[in-house]
Amino acid sequence: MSVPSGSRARTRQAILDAAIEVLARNPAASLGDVAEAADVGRTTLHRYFPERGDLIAALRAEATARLDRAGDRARLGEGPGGTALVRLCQEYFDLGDVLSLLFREQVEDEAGSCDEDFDAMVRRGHADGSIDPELPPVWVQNLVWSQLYAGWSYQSEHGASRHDALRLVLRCVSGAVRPQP
Amino acid sequence: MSVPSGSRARTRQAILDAAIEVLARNPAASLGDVAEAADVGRTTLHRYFPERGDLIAALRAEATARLDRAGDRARLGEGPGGTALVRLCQEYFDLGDVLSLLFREQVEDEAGSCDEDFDAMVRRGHADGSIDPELPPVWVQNLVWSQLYAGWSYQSEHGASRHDALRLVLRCVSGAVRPQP
DNA sequence: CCAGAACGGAACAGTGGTGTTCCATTGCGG
DNA sequence: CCGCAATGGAACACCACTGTTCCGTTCTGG
Repeated sequence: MSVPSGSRARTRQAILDAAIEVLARNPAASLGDVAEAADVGRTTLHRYFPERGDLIAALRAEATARLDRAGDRARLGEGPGGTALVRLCQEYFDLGDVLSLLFREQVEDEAGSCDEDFDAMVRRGHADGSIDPELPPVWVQNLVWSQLYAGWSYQSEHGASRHDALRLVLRCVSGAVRPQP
Repeated sequence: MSVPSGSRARTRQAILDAAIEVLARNPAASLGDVAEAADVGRTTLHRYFPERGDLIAALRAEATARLDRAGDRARLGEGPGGTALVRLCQEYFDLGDVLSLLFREQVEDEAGSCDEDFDAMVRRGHADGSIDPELPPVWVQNLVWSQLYAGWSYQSEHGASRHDALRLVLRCVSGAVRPQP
């Protein structure tokens, strides 16, 4: 069972990866497009994800899993709030397609309810003076997401390098949340 | 000709308004949905816009027209670059659905090629010290759009008042472009 | 009041995506 | 080498949207 599981898990992951890439660029892409991008027959895709909803559910799970791992790496609990926020942006930035996929699919799970750790981080920033107290945590979350999306599109549509895009994102995010004189 | 034109123009506008509202929330909405929102039979819609492409073309024209008017009202040529930028954000903010429609449809016409007046405004800001010289005009444009989208979604998804959303947008945009100490 | 414009509804064929079934082929472990 | 798992391709019915035609109804100006 574990032997075929190796093969099964591999193709399943290939389908998910392809789906992330394809659906990030065009949320209305057909399953045929996804299958083709995954180098897999449409039949095989249906074998793993019987309905379209099953695929996007798995996609959502995969995306939030990556998101959580990125959140862990950012160590939101350490250092000043503003510094932790910048670390989080760095980690999120590398999620690439996953980012815009979640952004376009309007994932309220993460963006709406505002993660607990994120909330605590922003409030800590309010207290230690590294984040403007007038900015609610939810707003900061919105801010981060839209900035990351801007950076992503700056990269993909204006041929900017990853380094430049990331630099601009971090600069503008930190500038936006910094308390005003 | 001008007499029926009164009725025709009115219906046409009603369809366009409804299309903006519906397609802003769901770019994949059917023409039936648009017609229903416009209180118009699907037949009538096809009478004004034979194909879907005709509708979105007219939509694009309508949107850019409103965008241009907003740009004129902002008087991009007056005052410091940073101040003019804030004025532009205020004007754009009130475009509401048009904004997110253009944002989601990836209108490169305006967002990509970077309007000439906008470009001049940013460069003036670079010179007069109100906009960080490290931020390219195209990036500032991306920044503005993503911030406005954030403000729009903050309004519609978190029940924030127009006033609060606008205030946060302006605060964060001006903070993001301000030269860093 | 009357003629023409504007409109709405029904019906139709065409299209593309979807989900399913069946069968042939490939690959890998026992 | 054999058998099972995994896959790919073809064919199929189904469905929603689209674009079109036709006809009856309503509105409006002359």
